[in-house]
Amino acid sequence: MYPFDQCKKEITIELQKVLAKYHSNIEIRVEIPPNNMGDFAFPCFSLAPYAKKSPIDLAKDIASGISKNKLITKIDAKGGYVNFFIDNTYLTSVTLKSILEKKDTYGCLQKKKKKVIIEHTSANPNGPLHVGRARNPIIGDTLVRIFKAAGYDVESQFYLDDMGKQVAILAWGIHNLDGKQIPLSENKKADHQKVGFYQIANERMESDEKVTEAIGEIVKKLEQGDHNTIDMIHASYAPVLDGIKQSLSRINIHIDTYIPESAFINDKSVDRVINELKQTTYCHEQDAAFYLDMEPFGIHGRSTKFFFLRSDGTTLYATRDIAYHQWKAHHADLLINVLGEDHKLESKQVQVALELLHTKVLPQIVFYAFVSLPEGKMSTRRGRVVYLDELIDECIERAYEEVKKRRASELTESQMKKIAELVGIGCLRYNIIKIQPEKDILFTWEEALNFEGNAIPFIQYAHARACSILSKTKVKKYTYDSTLLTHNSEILLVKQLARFPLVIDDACIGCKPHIVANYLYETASVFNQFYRDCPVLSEENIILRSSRIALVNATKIVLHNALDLLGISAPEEM
RNA sequence: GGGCGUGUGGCCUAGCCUGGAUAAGGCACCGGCCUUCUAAGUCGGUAAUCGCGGGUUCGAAUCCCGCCACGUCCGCCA
Repeated sequence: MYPFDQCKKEITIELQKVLAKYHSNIEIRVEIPPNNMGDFAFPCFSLAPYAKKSPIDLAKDIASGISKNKLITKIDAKGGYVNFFIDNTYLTSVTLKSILEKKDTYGCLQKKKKKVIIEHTSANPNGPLHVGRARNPIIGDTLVRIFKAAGYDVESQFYLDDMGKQVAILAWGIHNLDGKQIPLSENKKADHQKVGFYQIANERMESDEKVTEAIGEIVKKLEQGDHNTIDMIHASYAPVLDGIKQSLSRINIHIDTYIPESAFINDKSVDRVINELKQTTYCHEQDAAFYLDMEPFGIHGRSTKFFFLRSDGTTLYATRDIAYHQWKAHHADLLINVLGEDHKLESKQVQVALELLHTKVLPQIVFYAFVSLPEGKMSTRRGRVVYLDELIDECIERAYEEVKKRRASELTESQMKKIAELVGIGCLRYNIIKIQPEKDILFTWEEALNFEGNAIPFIQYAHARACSILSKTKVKKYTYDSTLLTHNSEILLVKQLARFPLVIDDACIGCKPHIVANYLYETASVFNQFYRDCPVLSEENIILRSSRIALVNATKIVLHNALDLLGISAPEEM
């Protein structure tokens, strides 16, 4: 158990003893008060009626009923709150011990012995990832890291559309369009080279019904299992998918498993889904096509029909998605999907179908709002996009300029290039993850390349400062005397470091990756205050000096671990 | 028309789930701090009817209802 949990538990036990006489069944919830009012607080407002006292008097009563011990040094009643002060020496001692012992695993929670599948990205392999879609892998990958730290066995999955209309359009374009008609991309990666075929094929489809038919024919053959068509489609999208993987890899994202939609056609599980859905009382037929009526499930609007089988007998994306989710439910205890907000209805339809089919595990969905451009929503089809590769390059370029401006005389070219890479990638991931998913983002280059204030260089710089101090000491083993770390900046820093495990728990429970970003920023900020107030290397008291070194090392560990949760590197110098 | 989400100083964001003690940061702007561990830092200042209107409550940015604005969806697309 981590120090903060221990304190909280201890206080709750003490409170339980004192509160027993009021016979209320109110849950004892201890909260963290605003600055300088203690470390934990118990609000007396909801208990006051049971005690037949004013909250202010009740707080005084409770405060006088609890005795101090080695952990609680002061109990204060103030305005209806009982405020608890934790012994700083004790907290410092146990916190530093915990961090220095656990190192890379500090913050990680107890193993849960539960498997979670996190599905994210799942982009159609018809072109490069763009910045709108980039929110998906970044949120997804950060959740993967958070859930791992929270003690889950995690597998990340990319649901690969190798059956639908989108890949069929791409394949048709590649086989029927003259390469000379395709606008050239400067980027040599296959995804950038092929996307033009997709775009032009889309235009042709809109103006020419024969093209629409040809593409429909491809989709139908795919579903019938025609080997030539399957091979042709695979050959068309495989290089594009490869390009997508390369882009992901540049921003430290690796996806464990790619699950093709076709798998659920081939193993007939989609057929089973169709048969079972047909048996439900909500199923209706219309011109040989089948749908579920969604009206009874609270879905209203212009159409409440959820079609799962076309009149030509082929399935739809959502139908295959149901089969996929049933399969996932068999392989995990917890399912999480990261989806764009445009998938809300489809996701609800799938959810209803899964319930009708008595699926054991239903997915928990993290929806994110779109990243749009000042001129409107990003669209691959219309070519109105900022590609992820483009943004990665710009971020690194910008970071390089900044390093050069500051360190050109001290560092070699390759050192500067290396730092620019770490800062640039971090900048990209941080600027996206620091905003809660449901908030929409208007993409501007100025914001995306933000290096000031609440941005990654601030945090990485704090880490580099810590490393710089440590590199100038010859300490092998970190010894400390926690009674000497009494400066307010030292105490605030220790408390901040002690909070880290709670942050992981919160971020995991709420699927809220942005709170890790907030925590990192605060931690870097508190460390900078310590850096200002408490000189380390020039401290003459040898024991205080080594205690501060231990604190710096602990901070370095926490910053590193928290950055790692966001998939961002912690440079040792910058 | 209906569903879902968002609305917090000039701009961007946290807090909302689980109501509580002076609404917290960043950018921009103004004024300080480098003979001391990298100033990508730090200290101070100006700046908010928490979209609008009701309600619940001792107490509402937070919960409930209505309205407005923006986003998104309501395809035998994915």
